[in-house]
Amino acid sequence: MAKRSKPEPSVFDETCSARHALELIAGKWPMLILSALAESPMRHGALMRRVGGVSQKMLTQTLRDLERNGLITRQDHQCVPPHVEYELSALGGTLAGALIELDRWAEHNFPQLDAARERFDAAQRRSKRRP
Amino acid sequence: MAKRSKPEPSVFDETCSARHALELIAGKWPMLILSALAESPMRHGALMRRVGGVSQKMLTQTLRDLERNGLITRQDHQCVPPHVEYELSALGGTLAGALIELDRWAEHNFPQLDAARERFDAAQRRSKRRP
DNA sequence: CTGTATCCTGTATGATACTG
DNA sequence: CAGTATCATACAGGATACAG
Repeated sequence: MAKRSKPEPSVFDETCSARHALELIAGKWPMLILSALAESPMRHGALMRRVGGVSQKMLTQTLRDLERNGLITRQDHQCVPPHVEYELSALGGTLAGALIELDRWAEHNFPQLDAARERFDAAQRRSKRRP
Repeated sequence: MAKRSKPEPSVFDETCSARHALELIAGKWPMLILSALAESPMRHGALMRRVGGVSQKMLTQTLRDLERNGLITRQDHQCVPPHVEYELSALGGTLAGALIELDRWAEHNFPQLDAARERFDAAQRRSKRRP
């Protein structure tokens, strides 16, 4: 045998696909879009309104990537005007829980982050003035 | 009063600091570094070894940013050779739980992601050959 | 050992206009 | 409404050399 130890899939191993999985949601929009779809299936336009600041391009691009990886499904009703609905897949649903927890953490703790940042920057300025 | 409705901090609001909080950990390295420190406090070198593929530059840079936002603390023992230890702050500790859940999700589900990606790409190729 | 300073490249992201 | 195409830019990320 070439390798002895068990593969032990780990996100800390850069050659492991688990790392890719994490990088899939490491961008600026995937977490938000998945969280939005966790509330309810939505159309392109509705997502645009729900996720503040996302451009049409990034929304489409991110949705494609999530669909490609099986986290969401795309229902094209093939009518005119177009009606396309996105929703979490079963696999995506298993992710949503952890993601929503992150959202809640952010919404609950951002004041502490802001305060810490301010303290840090103030300390920086002090030491820069007296080098 | 200018505004009527409650502020309702939400990650979906691009003007809310909660969004910044989320973007703090949206990069390629913050989640991994925080997860590593959740296992145990570590020195710069140990982190380099633990987090596969991280460069010295990105490690230092990310550690600074996490320290700035109060998620980790930096203990410089002021000796030579240098000995600097990083560890999760109380605030960082509250994040670690959600992060580790994400890691576990990635390590558990990446095969399904890989499979979905392969299916999607195969379907793409089929429709490209017959447009 | 820990960290800084450059230089350099690709990707992510964004603004805008156009199509079915 | 949903999506594509194009152009432009900022920034993340990596390689390397050097410093305290």
